[in-house]
Amino acid sequence: MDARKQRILRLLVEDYIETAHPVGSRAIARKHGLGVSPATVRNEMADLEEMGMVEQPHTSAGRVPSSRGYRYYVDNLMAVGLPGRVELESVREVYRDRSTPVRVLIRRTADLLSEVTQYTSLVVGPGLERASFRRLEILPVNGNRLLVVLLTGDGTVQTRLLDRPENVSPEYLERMVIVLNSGLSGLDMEVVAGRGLDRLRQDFPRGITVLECLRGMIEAGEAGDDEGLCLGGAANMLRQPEFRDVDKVETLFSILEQGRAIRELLAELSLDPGDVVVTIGEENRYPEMRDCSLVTAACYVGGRLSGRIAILGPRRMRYSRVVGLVATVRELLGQELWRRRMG
Amino acid sequence: MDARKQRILRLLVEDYIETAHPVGSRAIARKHGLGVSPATVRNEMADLEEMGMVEQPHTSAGRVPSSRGYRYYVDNLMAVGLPGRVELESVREVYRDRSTPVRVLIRRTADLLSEVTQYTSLVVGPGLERASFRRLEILPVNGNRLLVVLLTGDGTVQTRLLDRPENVSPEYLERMVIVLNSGLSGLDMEVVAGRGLDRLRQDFPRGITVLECLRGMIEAGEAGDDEGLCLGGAANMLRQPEFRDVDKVETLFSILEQGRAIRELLAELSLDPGDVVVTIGEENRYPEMRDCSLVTAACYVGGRLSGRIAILGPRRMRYSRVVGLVATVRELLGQELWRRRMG
DNA sequence: CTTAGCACTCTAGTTGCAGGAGTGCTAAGC
DNA sequence: GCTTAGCACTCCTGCAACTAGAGTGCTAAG
Repeated sequence: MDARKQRILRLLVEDYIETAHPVGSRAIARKHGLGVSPATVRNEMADLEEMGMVEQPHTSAGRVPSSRGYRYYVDNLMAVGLPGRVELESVREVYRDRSTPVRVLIRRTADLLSEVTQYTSLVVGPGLERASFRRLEILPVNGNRLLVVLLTGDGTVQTRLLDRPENVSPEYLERMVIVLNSGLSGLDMEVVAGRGLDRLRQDFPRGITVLECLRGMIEAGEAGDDEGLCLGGAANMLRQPEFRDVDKVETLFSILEQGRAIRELLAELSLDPGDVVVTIGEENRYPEMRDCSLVTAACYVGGRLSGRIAILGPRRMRYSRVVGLVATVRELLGQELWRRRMG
Repeated sequence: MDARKQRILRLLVEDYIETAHPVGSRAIARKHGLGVSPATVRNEMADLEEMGMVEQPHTSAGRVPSSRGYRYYVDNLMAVGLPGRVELESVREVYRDRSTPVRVLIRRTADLLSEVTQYTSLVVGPGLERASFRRLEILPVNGNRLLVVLLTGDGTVQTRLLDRPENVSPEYLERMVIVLNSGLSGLDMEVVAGRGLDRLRQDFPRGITVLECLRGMIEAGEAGDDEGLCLGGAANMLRQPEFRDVDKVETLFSILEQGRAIRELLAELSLDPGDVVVTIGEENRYPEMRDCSLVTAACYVGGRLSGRIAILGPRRMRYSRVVGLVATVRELLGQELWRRRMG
């Protein structure tokens, strides 16, 4: 692919992103001062079509980028656009208040992202699955019940109420908790739920209800149960011309509603700390997202994956801006989560 | 309104709910064995139109119920349809596992309602605003931080992490918590946040950070911050023929995305423990819901409002089934919440 | 290799027309 | 006085034909 083809492809993609109309040879030749005639551009576009970079909705329409064309654009032609001053300010604004709970932070991040991009945002906060175990506490409640409090290494808290088994004394549980905390502190949750609890179960057979409760909390945290997954600006999707079709929207929204599916989708992307991963059209895991692109980044805090942010938009997405924004917000959110952990 | 008009209105509403097509005089006269000719029905329908009960999309279309017609139908003509055995079974299934946290219970209720009705569901769990104060606990975390745990009368738990002010000793806090718990236990949260804390602040001036944190938790719980509001089956809306129009959907979804707005909407409805409230079309608070109806019920547990459930659908809603289902689920959810509270 | 010219193709929008559904009105019947 | 058959009228829907416009591919000349 020579330089002129690249330039034409880039202009074509950017024009189409802007206007949502198929781009004709004349538009490219004229508007951008390319210095060649439409006929030349036509020849080049025919080549690009043969390469699978662009397609024609029908003869006598202009060209539209194909998924492959977007891919090439994102990988080779695009300049990442960092957020402007105004945007940056409204991002900072969200993270100003340093006492908001993590859950709210995640919610605000989602709202922010969808507001700034006018696309749909997906944000997942620190879950239990990747966290380390810090401490367990048991509080008696209401006489015959227990409140089990689980503290993680990254500063989140999970609680669960439990009916106390009649035959276990508070002292017994207290001893168990001491042993548990000294033995498991710092381990990964997965390890705790597995080997860690197995050992304890033998030493404290009567504490099994509590231990099972702990395991249940860890597993529920992994499974997600929609907790900590925030979705913002789904209605923005409806403003995109490619989603004027209700049936398209319906299939897309059906999948968006399944928290589980979205979690899994995000889980397999962007494992690298520095990356911002772009998934275009058919590259996405679910066929329902055939017409969408996803820009994902993982948020690492102290070496541990503790959040993910993503933007979902039409394939005709402003990749440049979105990638820049996602990278920026990932940093800022990471800093905030770090603060929450360290105090 | 004589008996025959009532009958015709009822048939018309139910036919329209079924088919979504304007109902003509012939269809009514013939299909339901009314024993009169289409011409007679026409005369009656003209009267109903004059009364504002039905409208014509255009001359030579059949009639469609107006909001007023639906209102009359719901108030006077409709027989509440209790859920069938199959439905009842799938409702019970959701509440089978008695150890699921309240939050998950709410989520499942929302999913259930939207699944069974094929409309959109809105469910709010027990918030802090109407709860009573039970106990506060403070756990040291990580050396220099505190975990504040707030337990409510209805068995929910809220936690917040707090930087510990340097100059306050653990003993000081411990004393404060003891006084706090003995003095405030059982009071309404509102009272705690107001008078309750005011008094303590004087006795424990150095504990102000913790006290403010507690107030913050109560107020955040009131404001909601989207917590505990679950929305299910929004995509179902798109399957309704009246929402084939993307613009309509967009305005509706924009308001659905605003958790605050939805909370307020629900908050002003169904204050009576036994009621199921139906709000039709323009009766709704937000003009964005002009084309929708809402069926709401409040869930009272031990005399305290501790949840709300609602179904949002098109004005052309199966009121009979939905009202029956909402009433049933309200009861079952109430029982479950009661269990959570009592243990 | 580039470009002007031209015939060709396809869409979007408009108009006209026929078919169908349902009404309102009138006049006759019970 | 209520009911009903008959009929003219209205309005939507779908189909077909047509036009204007946009953009292409091809060819031949520069």
